[in-house]
Amino acid sequence: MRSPTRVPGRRRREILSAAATLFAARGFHGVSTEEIGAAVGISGPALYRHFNGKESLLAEMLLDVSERLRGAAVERVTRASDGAEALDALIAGQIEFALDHPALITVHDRELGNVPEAERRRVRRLQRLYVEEWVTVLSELYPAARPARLRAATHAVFGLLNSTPHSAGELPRAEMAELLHRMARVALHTFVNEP
Amino acid sequence: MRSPTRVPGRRRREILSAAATLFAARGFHGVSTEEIGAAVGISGPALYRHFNGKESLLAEMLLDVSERLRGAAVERVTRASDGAEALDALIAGQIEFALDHPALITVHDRELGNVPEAERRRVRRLQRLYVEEWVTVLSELYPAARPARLRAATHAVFGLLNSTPHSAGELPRAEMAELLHRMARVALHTFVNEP
DNA sequence: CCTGGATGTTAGTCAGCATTAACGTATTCG
DNA sequence: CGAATACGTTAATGCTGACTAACATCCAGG
Repeated sequence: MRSPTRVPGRRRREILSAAATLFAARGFHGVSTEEIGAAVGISGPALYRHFNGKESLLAEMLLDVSERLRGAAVERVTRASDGAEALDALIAGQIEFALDHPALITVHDRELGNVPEAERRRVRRLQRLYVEEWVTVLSELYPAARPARLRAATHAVFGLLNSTPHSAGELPRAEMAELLHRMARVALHTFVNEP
Repeated sequence: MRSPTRVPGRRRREILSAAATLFAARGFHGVSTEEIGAAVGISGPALYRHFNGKESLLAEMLLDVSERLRGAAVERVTRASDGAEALDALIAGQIEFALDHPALITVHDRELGNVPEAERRRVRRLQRLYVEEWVTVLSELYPAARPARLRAATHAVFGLLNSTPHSAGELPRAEMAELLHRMARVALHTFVNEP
């Protein structure tokens, strides 16, 4: 019988999760490997049984986030039957992720600069693809809008949706999700009046 | 005659400005005092002629930002003749600051955790007052909305407006300002339909 | 002129921290 | 069994980096 303590990758995930919280709170360089280990009940150097180093840990974390965001986006857009529905699905997906994993969201848009060059490129690529997913959907809805403007609007809406970690606890989750969704939707609809 | 090189506080401001850029790029702990000094043409320890230490430098930086944001907000609101105008003034003020000082905006909402306790409290207080400035104006426009909801919406709009550093260069400044203003305005108007 | 303050410089010093070494223990599997 | 594999542990090690010391320089004002 497979003992519950013998699930492979379990420790890895624990570490990634604990590290995310710590990085979000005090920044990559503000957290020591010792502390990360302590957060999961092991001690500093033991991390090296699971990762090649602190930077690799961060890299894997950001890579995973970018992949999940983008993967979910592609899936949701595919499932949608028209542009408006696709946009709502994108908004809902981003909100869900941000509310479920505030620390990951925080780290994802703060610590890219500390990821080693090779992985940084891959993360950037995934981020770009994620943005393009939004831009494509928006283009369909507002064909007259220039892509640069759509990209800027998309980044702005990310800022809006990712503000969640800053206002944590102000509202119950469902209401927060509803409020953010509504704000994001109307903000993007501003294009009907483009000058 | 007052020589232009003998303006007191000049060096201080140069240092603060250079440090802001560096902190924004690589985080407080990711930048050394040596680098900060080098950025203004002096060397590491010379910083201690101007600041008590790295943390004091950060503290002064954040204190200054919070004070400027809040001061400008109070002034603009006072000048406005009705609620709608006041809200537009607040939005415009935040956009102007974010476009003028992207590095300060970035550091301001990332590095509070690295400010020493005493100053951290003062910064938080100023931030709270700034938010309340927005909430007060919004309450006047939408008296039926609960304050918690208005606060959450305000934080969300800050996220939207402060996204500027992420999408730098996508659009010319004037267009960016106009786009952000419009998005923020309609996002906040979502309250007319509160469920 | 010469003294004090403002502003720098270069050499420590000392702690923190990522990473490596050397060394267990237990579980799995041949 | 016994050896490999997975996971940990505690001691180095070596570097980086904040901060201090000791020592200029420059200039304004008495």
